[in-house]
Order: sequence, then structure tokens, then C-alpha cells
Amino acid sequence: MIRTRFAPSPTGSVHIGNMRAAIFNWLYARHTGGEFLLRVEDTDRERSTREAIDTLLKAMDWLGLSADEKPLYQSTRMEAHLAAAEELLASGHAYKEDKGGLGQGDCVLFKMPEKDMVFEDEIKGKLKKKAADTQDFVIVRSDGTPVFHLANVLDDIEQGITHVIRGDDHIENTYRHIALYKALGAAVPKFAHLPMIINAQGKPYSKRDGDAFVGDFKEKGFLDETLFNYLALLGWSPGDDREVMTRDEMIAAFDLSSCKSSPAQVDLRKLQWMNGEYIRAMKPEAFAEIAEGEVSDLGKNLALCGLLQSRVKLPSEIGPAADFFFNDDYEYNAKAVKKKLLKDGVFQTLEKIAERFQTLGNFDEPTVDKALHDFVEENGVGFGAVMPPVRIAVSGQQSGPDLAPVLAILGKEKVLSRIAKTIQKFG
RNA sequence: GGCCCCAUCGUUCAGCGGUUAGGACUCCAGGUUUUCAUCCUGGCAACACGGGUUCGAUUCCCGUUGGGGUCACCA
Repeated sequence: MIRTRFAPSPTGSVHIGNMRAAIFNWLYARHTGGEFLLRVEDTDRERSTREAIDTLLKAMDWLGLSADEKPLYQSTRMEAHLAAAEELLASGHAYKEDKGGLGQGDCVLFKMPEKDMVFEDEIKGKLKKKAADTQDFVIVRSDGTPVFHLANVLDDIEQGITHVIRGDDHIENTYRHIALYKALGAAVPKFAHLPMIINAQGKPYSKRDGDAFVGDFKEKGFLDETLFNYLALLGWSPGDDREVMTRDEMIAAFDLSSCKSSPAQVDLRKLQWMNGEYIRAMKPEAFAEIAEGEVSDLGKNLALCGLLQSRVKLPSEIGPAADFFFNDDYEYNAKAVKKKLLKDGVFQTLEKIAERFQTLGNFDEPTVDKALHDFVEENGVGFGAVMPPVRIAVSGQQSGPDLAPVLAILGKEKVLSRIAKTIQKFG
């Protein structure tokens, strides 16, 4: 049984690089029918607040990274860690020493083996380290608290982890950890080191780059499916040309051997494109819910939501696009007015089309559409002479969704009053 | 600096000795559309460099260059 894990230390926000590691662990466990576990490395009391842990849990929940067991909190394991250190001391794998410096008194050091080390990384292949290039390291501080390396390895043993999938900034640590496993008499898990996510400068993605945290993306309106899909594709591909994939498809296709070992950069434009894809694929009701969140009462207007759904990449674009439906004091786009409205004959056309609309009993889309077409035909003018002015009159904008449905949704009264208002204002 | 990792279009992912080096995003052009978005068609654009190995290298090996990681009583 394959068991993977995500072992973050809660700091109050979840870095997307970390979340990507979590996704890969989750995907691998699901692909192999194994189990995915969570371990909260909350030994830093300063930062590991209840709030920070909640943020972490929420982020995982949002992305659907379900764990198969209750999370293990590292802070509950201190006794076990210290006991293991005693064993290591007793078996001669560790020794005490006063390293001086900041510390007070002795700390416990782990003795690295004299032999050269080599292991087969599931992604990078054979990785080697000469004994001369390794150093003994502290496993218990002089204040009696265990250090990351010890705690991490012991907890992985405790949780029965078979595959450690983590960022390749851990490669150097892995030699230490393998030595620790062996000294502890435990089975050494497989390791897979993921390439880093970098910024445009080629440096590791950090908060300075903005949008470094899962919360940033959620706030901006990226869907959980989008972020999951996009992050999964950073350093991995199914081997064919598929990009927008369902979770099940990703699970089926995922494998560590098809992960890349070179770093990747986040492309916000592609992320937005993908979000647009997911938005367009949504059920209308689901989109309506999002729309309702942006503009109250908008969600109730399914027809309007339908017009908006194919045009939006981020929910934040909904408000501006829908504004003129709700607001009679919409702004007139100056360029549009100058270009399409302030021309000979335009206002007469507007008056005539308004008269035509006036005669309409019904004002649903087919009727309005027919009226528009009939008008064009009867007057021997082009659509270009009619549609743009009408659009600007009712919305202030030069472009927008299909005109007929827009007019139908606005309703006869508003259309007529807005045309009248426009003529009065500019005519 | 020592040790380690990495290197295909601007970005991302294919290619795993013989290809017109492919897909996606972006951008550009055209089509559809009253407009915009969607959609369709087409286009621009890459194997970092130098040596080998081989009949043949983007692909294998070595080196150079460039980028990154790591060298804590942080995790």
C-alpha cells in the first residue's frame, strides 16, 4: 500500500509551491489506490497558531485534497522524538557535543555514515553524495527540543509513509534522512523531488512576486478546479496534449515518472485562460451563484447570467460587464459616442427604431430580433448603422453581448427611456 | 567558494538516435458575428555553446556557459 503525505508547517498562508507538492502527493496516492496523509509540523509555537492551521486546512479542503487519516500534529510527538534520540545515542549513531555559539551546553549530533551515498530518485534518477561532502548534524538542540530532520523522519515512519514527494530544495536533506532511517532500523521510503516553481527572474516564487499564496488566487476568483488543474500541469503532463482535464482524468494519467525535473514558472495569462474555460463549462446555476456574489440580484436573472458566462475569465469582470443592466446612470464611453453616435442621421435612426419598439406588444428576444432585422430591411440601411447606436444608447458601451437579448432583458420601458435620454443628451 | 540539481518557441508541456521539432497560453492575420467574447482557419516563434560516441544527434557521454538549490542548535 502506497502512502504519501503532505507535511507543511502552518505559517498563516499556504504557498502555491507547497500546495503543488500536496497536489502531486494526493494525485499519486489516488492513482495508485494508496493513501494520502497530512502531517502538521507545528513545532514552531510562535507561528503555528490555531488560525494558521485553519488556513491550511481550509486551503486543502478548497482544493479537494482529502486526507485518508486524521492529521498528525508533530507537536504531540516530542517524547517519541526524544526517545529515539536516546536510542541513537545508545546505539552509537549519535553523540553529544557542546557546539558553543548561541546554545547552552550539549546538543545531540547524528553521525553521518563514512560511506558514499546514493539513492534512486523517482523523478531525477540516480543521486549521489560522497561521504566527504556530508556532515554530522544536530538532531536535538541544547534546550532539549528535537530538530526538523529527526522529527520529520520519525513521523514519516510513524505514519508509514512509503513515498516522500517534496520540493527539490530538500535533496541535500534526503541524504541525512536516509542515514537516519537506516540508523533507526526503519525501511527507507522512495523519494521524489519536484522542481521548484520560479518567478519571472528565475528565483523561487516568493511573496514579493505577489500571488504566491493559495488565498490570493481564491480571492481573485480563480476556481478550485482551475488552480488544481494548472498546478498539476506545472512539472507534469499526461504525456499527450490534454490540458484541461477532469480530476479523474488526472488521477488516471498521473505518474511520478512523467514529472519533469526542471523548474517552471507560473503564467498568469494561461491561468486566466484556463479559468475562463472552467467558467464556460460550469452549469448555468453554478455560474449564477458566482454572479450573485459579485452583484446582488444578478444571480436571479438567468438569462443575463447566460449572456455573461461565455465572456468572463474572472468573476471580478462580471460587475463591470453587468453594470448597465442595473444602473440607469451608466457612463457613456466617450470614444464610442464620438465615433458612432455623433454622426448625421444617427439620431433620426434612433427615433425611428424607438417608434418601432413602441409598437411591439411583446418584447422578448425573437420579437426584438425580428424588429431589428425588419427595420434594417425596410429602411435600406446596414446593421452597422443601427445596432451600434442602439447599443451605445442603452449601455453607453460600444461592445457587449448580443444586442437582441440585451434589449429583451432590459425590457421595453428601459430601452425606450434610455434611447430618449440619449437623444436628449447628445442630440 | 565546496557539493548538488537543471537547460526545447516569450511561457508551459511533448519529443526518449533518423520528425517539415508538435500541442497549449500569449501575440498577429483571416473567417463567423451589428460589436465584443466564444468558435473556426492560418501565421510568428525554440533544441544555450563546444567537443566527442554514431552511418546519423534535440535526444547518449564529457566540458563550457547560464540559472537554481544547499552548506544553521529554521523548517
